[in-house]
Amino acid sequence: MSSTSQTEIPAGDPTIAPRLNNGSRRGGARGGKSVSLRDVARMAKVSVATVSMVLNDNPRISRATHLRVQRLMDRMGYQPNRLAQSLSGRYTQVLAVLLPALRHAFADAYFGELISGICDRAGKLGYKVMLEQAKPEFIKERKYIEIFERRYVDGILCLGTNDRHHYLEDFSGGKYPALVVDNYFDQWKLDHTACDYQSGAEQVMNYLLQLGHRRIALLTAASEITTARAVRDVYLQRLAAAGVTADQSWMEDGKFTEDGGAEATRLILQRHPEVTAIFAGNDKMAIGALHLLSRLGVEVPRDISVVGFDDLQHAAFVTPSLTTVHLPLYQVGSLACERLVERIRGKTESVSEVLSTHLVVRDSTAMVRSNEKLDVSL
Amino acid sequence: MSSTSQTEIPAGDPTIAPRLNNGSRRGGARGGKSVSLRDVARMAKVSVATVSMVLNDNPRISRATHLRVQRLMDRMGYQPNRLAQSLSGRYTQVLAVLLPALRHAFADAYFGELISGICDRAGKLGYKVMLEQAKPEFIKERKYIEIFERRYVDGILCLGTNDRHHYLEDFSGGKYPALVVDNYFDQWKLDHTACDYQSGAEQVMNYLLQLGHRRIALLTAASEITTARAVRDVYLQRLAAAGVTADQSWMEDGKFTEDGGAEATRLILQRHPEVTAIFAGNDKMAIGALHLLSRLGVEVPRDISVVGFDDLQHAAFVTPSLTTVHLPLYQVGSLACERLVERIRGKTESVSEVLSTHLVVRDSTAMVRSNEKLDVSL
DNA sequence: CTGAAAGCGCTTACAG
DNA sequence: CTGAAAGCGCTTACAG
Repeated sequence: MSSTSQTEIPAGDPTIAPRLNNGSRRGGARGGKSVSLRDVARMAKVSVATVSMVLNDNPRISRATHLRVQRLMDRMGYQPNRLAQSLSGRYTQVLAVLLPALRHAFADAYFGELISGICDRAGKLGYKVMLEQAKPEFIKERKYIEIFERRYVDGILCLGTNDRHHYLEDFSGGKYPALVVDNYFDQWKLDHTACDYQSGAEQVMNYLLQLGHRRIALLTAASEITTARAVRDVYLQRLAAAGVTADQSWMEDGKFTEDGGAEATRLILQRHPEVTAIFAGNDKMAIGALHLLSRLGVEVPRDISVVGFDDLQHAAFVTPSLTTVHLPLYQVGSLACERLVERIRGKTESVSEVLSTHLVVRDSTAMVRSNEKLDVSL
Repeated sequence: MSSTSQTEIPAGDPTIAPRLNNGSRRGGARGGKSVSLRDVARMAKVSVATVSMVLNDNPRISRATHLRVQRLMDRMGYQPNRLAQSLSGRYTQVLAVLLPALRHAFADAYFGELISGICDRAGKLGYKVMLEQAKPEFIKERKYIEIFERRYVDGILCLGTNDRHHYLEDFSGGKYPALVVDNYFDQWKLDHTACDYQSGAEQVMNYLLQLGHRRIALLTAASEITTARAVRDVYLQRLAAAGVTADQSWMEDGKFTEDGGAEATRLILQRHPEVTAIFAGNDKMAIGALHLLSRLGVEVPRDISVVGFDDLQHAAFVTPSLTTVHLPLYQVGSLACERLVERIRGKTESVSEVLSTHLVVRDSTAMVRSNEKLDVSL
């Protein structure tokens, strides 16, 4: 029924009593009384029920009628009013994407890639995407439920979640279709799709150990994020397996930001000038580390190797270009959208999908070189 | 009426005939027949009209009734169904944000900052934000009109536009509220809010000329963008005023990407190894240039100065950190949202607002040093 | 295979 | 100041 032919057809048949209250205060574009189901029905000399069923490809309508009405709808440029459709029907055909309340959440390439995948898939599935931010008020006033109750959306995709987001528990009942994107929770039963952080971390550690590094620092982020814990666990295990015991002093919270990464690097260098490699839990922290090291005159990768995690567009263009773990964020977003829509449409199996990651070796890593401590003033 | 008290109140009064067809196939959360206006009216022993008017703060309702009904709505946890509200009313309270169909549009910090400003302001004004991408199909099938006709949105904010986007002309009539964000058009009468690109470019050129640079290259982007043309015009004028005539060979299209910026830089260096400064039309191209120069062993800023445009979060963390023009993108987005909503609510003055920009000097620029041509093999 | 009617949950003239 | 009623534009039992 959607057609590009925009042939203008007079909407009303003057021999029929005009509708009351036409177009003055209500509906759509100002003054432009648009074609309604009823108009089509009148023209086609069938009931509105029939037109509705044609619209919805109901097989009960004969091929002949279907075709005739279909054609008329196209000719008249009929566009179903989706408010009426949703009010009568079950679905809004809209999904919410919930972003964390970070200052630069929208400008963050990590979220951007996820959203990109979500939007593309949503479009293909006939869904619109609505943006929400998890501001304190949004959580406290339970607006994440309100958007369902007030019929804004059929489902919600939660990005940038962590263990302190207790409101997520409200979604575990399945009453309001929701899906956690690129994270997962053991404490709550929630659908999710995520990148394989564990395997990514293993690849990084294997690689660094192979290059001879043993004094490896970890820029992690708040341990209230399951995926971040997974990375830390692998880091500790692999070091232990290599006969190295790294205590807390080798790790620092870099808050997932450039500044945080730089600051964390500074703290670690103070404690451990003998560090030869830095493993950052995301690219932004790694870039912050690179930036600080460059200011300190520490040469990467000659003096210290740096590895990131995400493989954002940007990682290839810093100097030196960043060795990092590629995360299939676009795909995770796309899959999340797909699974959420299935859930909305009634599928009941819980979803827990993990997409594989791989290491991208660039110029910020090299064989361990010296055993001498760095001589930098911090 | 929105309240955090979630006291559960039995929805139906069993002494009153139950509504037909309750909750089975329709409306909101599965099975959870939610409280409707009618339920509130019944409980309050007033008409639905009265409850509706209380909801909309209609002054015709007495203070006493207003308070009583208000309190009841809170107690019953009433949430108006916004599909019904919009179907009966004039507005959807939703805005569309239209992004260009670039692969990484969502992951782009430039758009992200704009969207951030838009979303924050929209939330404050009681609007939801819906994401759309200007894919070929979206334009060809006039879906940018469909979202109005089908009552998805009340207005649209267009980002990343250019002169070839002829569909924008459809918005010049004012029938469908629209606003161009961070660009403007002389050929079409369109509302817009934008950064002051001209002043930004002037500041860059003044600064570079002051540093003694005369052989300045410009990484521009497609000249089909008004703001990009403004930058180019300033570049040419200022050079001319300094007695330098720069022909086309000093400019190159860097497509607003890192790769494009790197490639454009390469081409210009081939033609003009004597270049001492590169002025890039956005930060991404500047970063691409930095990356290439570093690979070529050209030292920035000693050998060549590089200036960007945008001041994305990221610009401070490349090495060397980027001198660039700060664009108030968050504010431009926020203002755009505000103005669009005014227009939706009936304001008719055309809007054309420009927010000022300023140069941020970092480490990628320095006094011109030598007159010797660079000796690099390209 | 098709139609007449009720319903979705609101808003707003129109009466009183 | 308040209520009864029509209407927004659809969908879906229920009849035939």
